[in-house]
Amino acid sequence: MELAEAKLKFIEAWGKLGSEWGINRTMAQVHALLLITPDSMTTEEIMEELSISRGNANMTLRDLIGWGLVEKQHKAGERKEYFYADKDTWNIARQVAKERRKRELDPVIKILDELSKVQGDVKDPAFKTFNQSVTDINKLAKNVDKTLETMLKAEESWFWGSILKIFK
Amino acid sequence: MELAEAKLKFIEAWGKLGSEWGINRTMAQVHALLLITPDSMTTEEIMEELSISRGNANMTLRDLIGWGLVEKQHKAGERKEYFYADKDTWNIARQVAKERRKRELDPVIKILDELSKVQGDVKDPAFKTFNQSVTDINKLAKNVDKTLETMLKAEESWFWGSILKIFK
DNA sequence: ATAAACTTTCAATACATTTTGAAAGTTTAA
DNA sequence: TTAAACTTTCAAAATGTATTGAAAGTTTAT
Repeated sequence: MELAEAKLKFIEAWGKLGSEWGINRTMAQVHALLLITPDSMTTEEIMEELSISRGNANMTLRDLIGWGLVEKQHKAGERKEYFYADKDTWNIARQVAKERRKRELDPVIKILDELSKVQGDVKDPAFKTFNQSVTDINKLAKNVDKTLETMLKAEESWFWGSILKIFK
Repeated sequence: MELAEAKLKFIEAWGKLGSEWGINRTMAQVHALLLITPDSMTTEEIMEELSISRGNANMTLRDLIGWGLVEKQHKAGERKEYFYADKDTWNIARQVAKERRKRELDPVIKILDELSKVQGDVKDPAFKTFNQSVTDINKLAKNVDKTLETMLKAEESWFWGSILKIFK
């Protein structure tokens, strides 16, 4: 396989995976492109390479910056802004975990905490089942939360070393 | 909060979380409804409760069965089909992990394996960066894969016990 | 064989999200 | 200050996804 073809495949695969996990396809693709590009890129280059409009490129890049996955760079004597993606996979994984925890897991845990407190007749099967399910999901969510928190603090080698050691 | 209100909140929250993670909102809502309902439900009841059409209810229920989250039940002397959701949270988490692994992670790992093999000029920064990123992501994906595999085999208490023990 | 009870299908429609591109806004250099 | 270089905005258009509901299909009882 040619490098050019391989790049396209990678961008496509990353875009698809992203969209299956609730991340805008274009955003995942721009990120993929930046990941496999050694130097930082301009908006123009990204537009060109992925055949997307200026507006789309601009918004997507801002989103990626908001996710902490991409940073703006300035080159001396140049007006243009350059965009660069951190290529450390562990940093990327942590950053995504961090943002999704904040944006999605935290709010859900808050609601589950509230719903766990709802009182009712213990003899009522409807109440019993509701309460049991909510309580159980809440516990699971909190375990996931704790695991993520540890992951955020950890070094990659330590984290996977510990996790994989379990599996012996 | 009233039980009725709490139920609605739970269904809404579950639906939202689902859609943020690439799962059809209605599907998550139907699952939520079945989770907090002690007995199995008919298509009619689900349609009624969530104000959705017959076609939608039918397709959604079949999807949920495909995900292994819901099962059909038959009651003696009745023609109607009843639907029931397993309420064991750990089973649910495992089932979802299992399906997403099969549907999304496995295909991506296959592509990454291919892309890892692409040959090129080691002096070429474009190739070097491509290769490095693909290789690193492949390693991460395989670690996740192994972790999921262990999770699928494990008992809940053992799994979380082991994971959470790491964090001392 | 017929009809009632129930389930499934799918083309049409509604809804939601993404993308475009031109206009407005901003910054810089001279 | 002007104009060129560049970035941002956002209403409109395009695209993608979910939902409806009536018709077709299936099963069961008689």
